[in-house]
Amino acid sequence: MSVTIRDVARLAGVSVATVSRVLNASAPVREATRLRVLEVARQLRFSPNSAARTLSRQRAAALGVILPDLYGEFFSELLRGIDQEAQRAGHSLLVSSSHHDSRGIGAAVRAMRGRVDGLMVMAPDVSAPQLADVLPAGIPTVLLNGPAVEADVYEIAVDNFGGARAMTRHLIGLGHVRIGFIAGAERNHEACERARGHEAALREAGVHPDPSLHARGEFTEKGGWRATRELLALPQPPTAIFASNDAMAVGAMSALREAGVHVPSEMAVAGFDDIPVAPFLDPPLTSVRVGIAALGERAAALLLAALAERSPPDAPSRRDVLPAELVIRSSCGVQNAMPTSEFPFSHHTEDTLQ
Amino acid sequence: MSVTIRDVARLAGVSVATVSRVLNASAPVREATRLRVLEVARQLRFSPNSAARTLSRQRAAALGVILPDLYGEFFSELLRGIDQEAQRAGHSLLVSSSHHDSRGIGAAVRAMRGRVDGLMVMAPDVSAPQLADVLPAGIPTVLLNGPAVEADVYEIAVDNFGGARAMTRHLIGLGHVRIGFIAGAERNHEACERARGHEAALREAGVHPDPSLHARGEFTEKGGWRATRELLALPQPPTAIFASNDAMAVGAMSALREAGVHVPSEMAVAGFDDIPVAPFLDPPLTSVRVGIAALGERAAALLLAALAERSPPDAPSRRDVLPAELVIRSSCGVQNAMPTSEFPFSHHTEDTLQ
DNA sequence: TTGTAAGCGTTATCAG
DNA sequence: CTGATAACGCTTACAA
Repeated sequence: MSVTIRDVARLAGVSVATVSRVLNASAPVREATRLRVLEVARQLRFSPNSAARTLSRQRAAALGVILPDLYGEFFSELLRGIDQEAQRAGHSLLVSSSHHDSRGIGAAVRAMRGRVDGLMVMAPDVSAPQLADVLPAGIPTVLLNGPAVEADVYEIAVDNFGGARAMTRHLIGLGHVRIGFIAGAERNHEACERARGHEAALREAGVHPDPSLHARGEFTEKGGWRATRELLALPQPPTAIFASNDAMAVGAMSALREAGVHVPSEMAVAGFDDIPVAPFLDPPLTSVRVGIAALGERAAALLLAALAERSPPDAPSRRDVLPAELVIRSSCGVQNAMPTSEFPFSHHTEDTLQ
Repeated sequence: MSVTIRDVARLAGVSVATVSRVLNASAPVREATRLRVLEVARQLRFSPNSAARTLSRQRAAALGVILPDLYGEFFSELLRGIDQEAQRAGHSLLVSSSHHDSRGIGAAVRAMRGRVDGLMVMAPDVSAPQLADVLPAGIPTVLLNGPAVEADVYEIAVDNFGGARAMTRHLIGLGHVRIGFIAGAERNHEACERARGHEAALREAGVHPDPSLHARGEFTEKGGWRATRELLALPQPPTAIFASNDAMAVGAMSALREAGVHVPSEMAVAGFDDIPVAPFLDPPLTSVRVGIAALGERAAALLLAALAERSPPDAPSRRDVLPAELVIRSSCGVQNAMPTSEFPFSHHTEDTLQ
């Protein structure tokens, strides 16, 4: 097999304990010995076996991430934020995606048992009780954008309700009354929250929700495209479309273009998430910014803090809601279409690229 | 601590060996005993500690992925493919990104030592000798889209040269002579290959490459935007822009729109990668498809195969090049702009979503 | 069919 | 300052 600490010890003429002390700076070692050990370790290209270290230390220095999917910019951004924070703390990342049901999540959780110190789980399609059932007991867990769970976990979520309500208010303020809404998957918690927010805004404005304006798009471009065709086929089509995520908005704009419906003059379009490509679409997409990468960073930071305390969360369950802010671009007709000589997009500046 | 195999053994009144045999079905156990053990394990919600199992079995059932970045759809797609294949084989995924130099890669590699059975490394910014220096010796490794390395590793790459050449040929065939080329980062291997392909096509067509038409965009939207502004400011601007990845093409189209230059009638635009959002841009982006997710799947499959053989790769170094095919949409003026009633995009159909 | 015990590679405790 | 040695939790001969 590979080179172990014993090999280093033997060649350096010391015990494994001393090698360990040198490598971890965990206790004083005579300088001459130290240098000799270091030199041998370097020559042998020794690096400690993490599994053994994990077992011995009883901590893995790794975080687990369980996601429903990995398609599209949303998850990529989320993961980017998580990775950034984890790396800062010297933690590795174990990633597992494509888990839509509680069985799959349970399997992923078990596979991670012993290799991670904490868990971040995103499971918008799973109900709270089901989720609580498969979540592990002993290990700190952060739930992302999920339903409120009766368990000893942290929760971080975006203000889906508030964001959607703000967007619909915005559209109403622009004079739209017949607003087509493209919802996400039926059992998806985030999808439900966004739909609730939309309806709340309608009601507050005294607009009676028209069920025929409520389409469903599964959060994919394709779904948004299909839903938009349905809305266009209506006897009385809407004057605006609020797609409850950007991927569906992209699909919607694509369908509108094919149908020869101009955006925004003939149809306003809005999205949700503000994915990095949103400002580059034509027209630039009005959306709700949720700070995806920041959400990931925040979740990781919270988990790491919980880990550092070496104790369960203070409160039995703590829920943290990040604000969602409107980003007005020109896809709804409110435009400042002046060409700029500065790069006009705040999203991915060079410093965030690090 | 958590519940261990000893707890199960004690409560079931058997030895740990028997519990292990039951849980792994690794040897026959009397049915009654088996059921008892299973029942106890279920009640205790026991799941084996992976670190211990890894140490004992000398295999982790996990794959490591080291990436330069996680920004944009490219990596997301790649990871999706890798994850899919790894999951199929019951392997976990350890992911680490933001590694642009060999030092960072070395650190990531060391952190993974002992927790993964194989490694997939993408390091387009790092030179071959540097890379060879930090790559681990004992463990099967697949190099993605990197320079050819003198080491015992597999390599998978996309035909960057051929794809770029094909695209430039296409543009020349459309009558363009002054083609602006937006390159990636200077030391990036993929960027260089694409630039080489572009220049080869020019030369083959008898067009002398004009250095002023060669801009640089760092593979980001922002970079593409900037580079396009430079090209537009030229005394004699190009009639077509070939951005060597889609993100830069997106930035380019954005800059053109602001400058009031219509695509494709006044300027043809082409990209490279064919990211999922490409067909949804306005106009839909002509690009070079590299099958990103397939690339990931292929890499993972190759690694898993090498692992299964429990022996080093057959050949000392095997290099595998995936084809890159032209995807003609309307951003270069060749359009079939007929509205379809079928969803016109092949990229993310429901079955790939699983 | 079952139990005992020797690893797996580290870390950490306890003597020297 | 250094060396034995006992964990850590699991698998796997080897015996019984």
